Amino acid sequence: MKNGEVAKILYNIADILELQNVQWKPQAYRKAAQAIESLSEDIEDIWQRGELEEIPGVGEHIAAKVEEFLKTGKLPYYEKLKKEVKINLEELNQIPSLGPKKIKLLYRKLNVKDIKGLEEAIQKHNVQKLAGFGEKTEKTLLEGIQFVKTKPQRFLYVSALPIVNSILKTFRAYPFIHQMEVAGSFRRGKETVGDLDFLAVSAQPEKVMHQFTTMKDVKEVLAKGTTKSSVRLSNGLQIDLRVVNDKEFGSAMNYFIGSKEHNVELRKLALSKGYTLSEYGLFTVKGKKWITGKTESEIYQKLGLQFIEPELRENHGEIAAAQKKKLPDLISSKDVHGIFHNHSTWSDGSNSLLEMAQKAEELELKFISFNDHFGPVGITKPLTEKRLTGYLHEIEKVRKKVGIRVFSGVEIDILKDGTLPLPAKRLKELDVVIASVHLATKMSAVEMTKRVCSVMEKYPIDILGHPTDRVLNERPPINLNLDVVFETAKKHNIFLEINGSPSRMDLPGEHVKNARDLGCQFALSADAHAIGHLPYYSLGVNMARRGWLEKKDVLNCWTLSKIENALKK
DNA sequence: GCCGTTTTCGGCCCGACTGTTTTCAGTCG
Repeated sequence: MKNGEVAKILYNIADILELQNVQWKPQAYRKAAQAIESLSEDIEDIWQRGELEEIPGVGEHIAAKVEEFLKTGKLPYYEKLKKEVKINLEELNQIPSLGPKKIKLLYRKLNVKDIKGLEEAIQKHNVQKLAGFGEKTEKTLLEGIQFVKTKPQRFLYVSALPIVNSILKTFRAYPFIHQMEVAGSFRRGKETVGDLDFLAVSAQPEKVMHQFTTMKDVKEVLAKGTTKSSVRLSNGLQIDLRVVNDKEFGSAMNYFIGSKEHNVELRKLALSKGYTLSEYGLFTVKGKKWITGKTESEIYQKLGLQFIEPELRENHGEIAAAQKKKLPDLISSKDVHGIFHNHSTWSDGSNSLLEMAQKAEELELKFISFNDHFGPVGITKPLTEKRLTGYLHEIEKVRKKVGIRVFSGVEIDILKDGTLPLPAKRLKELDVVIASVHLATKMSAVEMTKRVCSVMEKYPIDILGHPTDRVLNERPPINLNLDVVFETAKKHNIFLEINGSPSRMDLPGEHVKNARDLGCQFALSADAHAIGHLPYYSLGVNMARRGWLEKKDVLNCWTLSKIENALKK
């Protein structure tokens, strides 16, 4: 799977061309890179079929370059460009406030090629002598270097959540604020956020800006204007706030929620209909007459579109679907009747089976499924064939003590050789079998795909657990040909897990959508190891929504009898 | 370099903030 590699090269080409003041090409390369990055299919397969130019944004010339790279593993055009610039662009581009124009000037005048060179030039105070630069720019760049060196990783959705709630609560209580909302990638339900974006309606913007930039956890004020400010909290999280008037709130929300790619498409669509769209509203191109902007719904309606939920706004076909009134009726947390994949003290959980089941009942769920570890996973006390009887006996006792359905099951290791450590016959005694990869994760895509698919073909399993095995900010996904895995899962009626554990969030939304397009079905889980983890299934709902899922696609939303039927081996 | 209910040529989203400027370029989202 070379999609990522190809996309990265195209992005780098775009950056170099931008540095060379080439017009328009950079955005063409970027658009193609973006499209290739979000493909569900292996680009090599598309190339084999001769369909590279079918990818939106990929035309004759980029297709030829992609083909050359796939065929030979090299791209002389890219090598030539790299030689021309002699600059470590990837490194310098990370520094905030440093773009192509400044990088070019720094190279021309001071021979700065990388962060080290920039640091030296700053220490000699040569940077502030350049035209267009000054003392402050030099200081900002030095701080930027420090920031890159100690760069915090992306923030998990759950760690941003309490900050969002606290800010909303505080600001909504101020009498001079009429409305306050969170936008950005957080609003789109992404698994991680780079920063947080807020939007407020107020007749006294200066007061809002003052309160915002002096919040108690602010470590640094990055920008402060009359209507827009940015701060960084002591934990490194950047927060932006913009104040708008009531009439602009919808258009401003739309702009701030993004994604940028969605906004660009929406603005193009507006232009094609004789309107221009900005954060201030929808206007006619001729005469700049205000049409609407108070609510997002009005804007979408005026553009001839169904309302598009924030989670769908990734420019992955939602605008075309909204034009045809074919958007999905997305699931929500209240549609979820129960949770799969929960651990207890029988393996590495910290609460008993009974405590977990009682908590689920308290959360007004209708079922819980226990799936303690079975197999050589790296924990001290996994289930074994010997202990399985006692475990099932204990589950039977719990069933008599709670008023919800309790499913028995295991999370069993997919072994290196594509088998499971328990024969199919014994698996059939369990209600829910989840098979997951935990060990021997460094394999080629071919081997790993074979390993996972072989288990799906040979054993009576119900759910494929955390399919990519990624851990956010810690571990990349395993090598896997996902399309093949999805096809196999579909063929054998195996549900794909959407694991809501905050640092897993696996499958991610974009893959969920690809699998859904292939006809797969899904099971939401919390991967709870304690009673406090049970609510994590709602994070899985975010991913399900980002993957365009409806109730019919998600096992947890079905009636109990339908679920039991689907789990029969 | 890509693309087409204006177009096979001539467009390509839009505006705020900062720092350096005496009116604007660069960067960012």
